[in-house]
Amino acid sequence: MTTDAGARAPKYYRVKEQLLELTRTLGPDAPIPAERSLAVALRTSRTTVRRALRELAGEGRLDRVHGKGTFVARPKVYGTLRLDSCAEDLRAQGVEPGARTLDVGRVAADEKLSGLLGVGVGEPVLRVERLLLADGEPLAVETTHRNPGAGHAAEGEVTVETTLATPCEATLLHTDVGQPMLLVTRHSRTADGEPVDWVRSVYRGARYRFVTTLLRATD
Amino acid sequence: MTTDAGARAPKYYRVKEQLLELTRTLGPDAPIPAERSLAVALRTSRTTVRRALRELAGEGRLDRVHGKGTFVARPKVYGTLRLDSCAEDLRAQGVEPGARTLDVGRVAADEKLSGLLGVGVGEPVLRVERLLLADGEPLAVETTHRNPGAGHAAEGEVTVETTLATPCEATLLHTDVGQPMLLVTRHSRTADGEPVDWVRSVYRGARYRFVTTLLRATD
DNA sequence: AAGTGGTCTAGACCACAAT
DNA sequence: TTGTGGTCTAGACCACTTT
Repeated sequence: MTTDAGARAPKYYRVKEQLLELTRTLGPDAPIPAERSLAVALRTSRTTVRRALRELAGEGRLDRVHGKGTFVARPKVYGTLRLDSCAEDLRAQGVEPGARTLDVGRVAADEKLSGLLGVGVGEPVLRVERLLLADGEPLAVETTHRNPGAGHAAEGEVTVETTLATPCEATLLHTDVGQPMLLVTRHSRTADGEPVDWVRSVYRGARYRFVTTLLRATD
Repeated sequence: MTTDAGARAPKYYRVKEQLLELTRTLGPDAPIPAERSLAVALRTSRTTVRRALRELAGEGRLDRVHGKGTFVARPKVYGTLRLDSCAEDLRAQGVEPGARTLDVGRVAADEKLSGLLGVGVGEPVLRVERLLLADGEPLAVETTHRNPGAGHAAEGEVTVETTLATPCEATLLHTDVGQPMLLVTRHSRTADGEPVDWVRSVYRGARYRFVTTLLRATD
């Protein structure tokens, strides 16, 4: 199912496969020809070339830099799903983790936060917004809302789904609007079941994958 | 970070927000106006409308049906990350699970499968390809390669990342080429560490989210 | 100034579904 | 046949980077 066997592929998809083959012959960070050159060379329109390039960037095979060019991307990094940070995971891959705090403050809980954190509507909630980095490159935007009176987190429910980059996220993450992202939300509680925090993280899908180990529940 | 505050939004993105607002006023399965009508009404080109519609479909807000029209989508379903099936999860959401076997057979292990399953190159490996359904709608394509001599799986390493639908996957899953998908791979072992199977599943990102519960490892 | 990627347009033509 | 979404084109113009 990884190939297009059995389905008629649109022209842009064949272009995409040709370009993917090109990236395999080149190393990471190698530049590939300009869009207008590719359109001529592949006897197609720039629009068609661009659709192929955009998808390859969305899959983490190419990096596109406005004004500079398009380059072969480095492989994805991964992180283990857990409650604490994933910094050690990155180091184990030879990638230097980092973080930049974008905003810290208190906000009044709206109805949604009130329900998630177990505080009254209008009560103050701690809000922290951070940019997570891998080798200095933006990896994710993480927004935490924390109940200021809660204890330490002992367990958490995590959801993972796809989303598309908003203009704001695209700017922060150095990617394009509409590129696929991994949206991870985590709702943590103390051992007593008291809500601690609610974290919403948007990871660049082209750069990140999650890993977790499962045990069979029933045997 | 869910809004476009702070970043200049392209025109198609404002169109997208207007259409999203429209879906909120309508119920699931309600039809929305045709692309050409929207282009006139919103004083833009059909291309711009289509980019907005495509992203909304990728986010699971709209369903587009070739020749029929565009409709408000139903909410995503979710599944728990675990080694056995997710059928009970779906039933708990009032969704009827199903599966259709696409292909069953034996293939000779290539180098990759040999390494993953611990069998010699050229040795036979069981291959099963299935289409997972939710309320009769395609939800995922699942390909399993199994070591025929292995015992029961006791643990598994799971990775979750984004990918884009290939023409073949798009056909099977009733979606469009290039739409964002959740790629889940699972490598299972017995309690003794013997490889059992390797499963590659492509879930429609617009229809599915994963849920898992974590415990803090160190306290 | 020149070259790159990013957005947007207006239109042609195709494929599919309903009438 | 008509209306829908799907693909593709050729070109204009903008934004960013480098020279």
